[in-house]
Amino acid sequence: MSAVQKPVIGRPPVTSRAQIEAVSFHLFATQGFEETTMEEIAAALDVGRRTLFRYFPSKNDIPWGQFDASLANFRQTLLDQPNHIPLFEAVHRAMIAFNRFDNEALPQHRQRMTLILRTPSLQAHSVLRYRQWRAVIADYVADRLNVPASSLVPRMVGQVSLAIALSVYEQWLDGDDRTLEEIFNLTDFALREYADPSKGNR
Amino acid sequence: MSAVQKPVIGRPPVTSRAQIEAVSFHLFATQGFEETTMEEIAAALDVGRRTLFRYFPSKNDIPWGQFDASLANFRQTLLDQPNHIPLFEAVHRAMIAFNRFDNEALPQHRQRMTLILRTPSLQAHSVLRYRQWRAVIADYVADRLNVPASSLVPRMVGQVSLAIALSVYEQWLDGDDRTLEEIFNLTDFALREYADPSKGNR
DNA sequence: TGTCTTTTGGCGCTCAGTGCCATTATATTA
DNA sequence: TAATATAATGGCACTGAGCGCCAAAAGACA
Repeated sequence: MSAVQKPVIGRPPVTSRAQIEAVSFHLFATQGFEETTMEEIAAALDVGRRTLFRYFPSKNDIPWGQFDASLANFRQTLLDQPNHIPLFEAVHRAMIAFNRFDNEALPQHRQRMTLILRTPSLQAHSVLRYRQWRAVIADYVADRLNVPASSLVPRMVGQVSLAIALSVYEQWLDGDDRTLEEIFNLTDFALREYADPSKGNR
Repeated sequence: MSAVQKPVIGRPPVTSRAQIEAVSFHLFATQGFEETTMEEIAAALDVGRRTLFRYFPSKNDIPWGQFDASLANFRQTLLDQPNHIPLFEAVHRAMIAFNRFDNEALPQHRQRMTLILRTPSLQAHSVLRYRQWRAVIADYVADRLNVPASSLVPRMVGQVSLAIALSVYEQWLDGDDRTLEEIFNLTDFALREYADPSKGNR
């Protein structure tokens, strides 16, 4: 597990993803996402606009921060689930673990999710990120069921899990005072009630 | 049920949504969505670029055609479901009805959905359309359960139903030779299996 | 023929995103 | 100390979506 070797030759970077993220968040929070131009962010960082696009492929990617990296954790968390618990339960637990944050990190996380889930342009872009997240689930499910990840059940579980997570976050951002974990529990319970065939005819 | 009264005074339109859609589809099919500029579409129609934006708010909206109008049907289809069948079943039936197409209309529909579901820019934009679709479901569920449409269960059912529909279309476009209805049945069955609490501990 | 109404479409602008490439800042080597 | 290799920088110019503004066009009707 070697750390990424940063090159010792060549001109050193003048900024970093973290710094860009911090400055951008500040601007987004004060004047809004759509109202903040890449030009302004570059100016605030005293960096060329062109340079920003080397750190983030698009403006829409800035709010996502370390999402890509945390997907690896998510994958591992799923693999860590014991095989003897039901699939639904394993996914449920992994989702909760993935969405657990320290109390100090929570306000920041809330702000990030508000930005992503309430800004139309970011909502749209987020689909492309969610795809990776769903793929992690689909891969796990495919593994457990010994079927291709592109088959019906793995994909359906990926889509449905995302649906659950989005429902949870909508509820959370809407002012529900419960913790994310509690809302996850509620939502998964509600899904089971909703889908329970024994509750109705046919 | 009065038809939309088209004004008899003023300059008559030089084109129509339907015509723009037809010409655009042809261009999208031959050279791809991203590779087709609004300029080209305008030229093909012999119309000003500016005019296109009066018929469609964005390039991304062109492939959606009559989606908005068909949402009204979807709402009605849900309301037409008998109240005595379980919620899950009612939503299931309405989704199938909403996605029933004549055999002649199917190839066109497949092409449209391929475009929407496989073009990154359209995938992203589609979220904004799905929101309306989910709202129709959430409203119906809220009505049946007598709770606010913004509460947990209606929203969760909206999200999960969308998840199901997307799974179905992915499977369909992936080459599954079954009909959309058959795949809907399969997918809903798989969801019930997945979520069934009696299948596992806890 | 003139007036009223509505659509059209050209013009000019903003902003995201991209290819190109000379410049800059550092470490290493001679 | 000076030359060199390397990698990041950032300016420039371009494309394409989208939008505000407004004069011109095209019919209906009096």
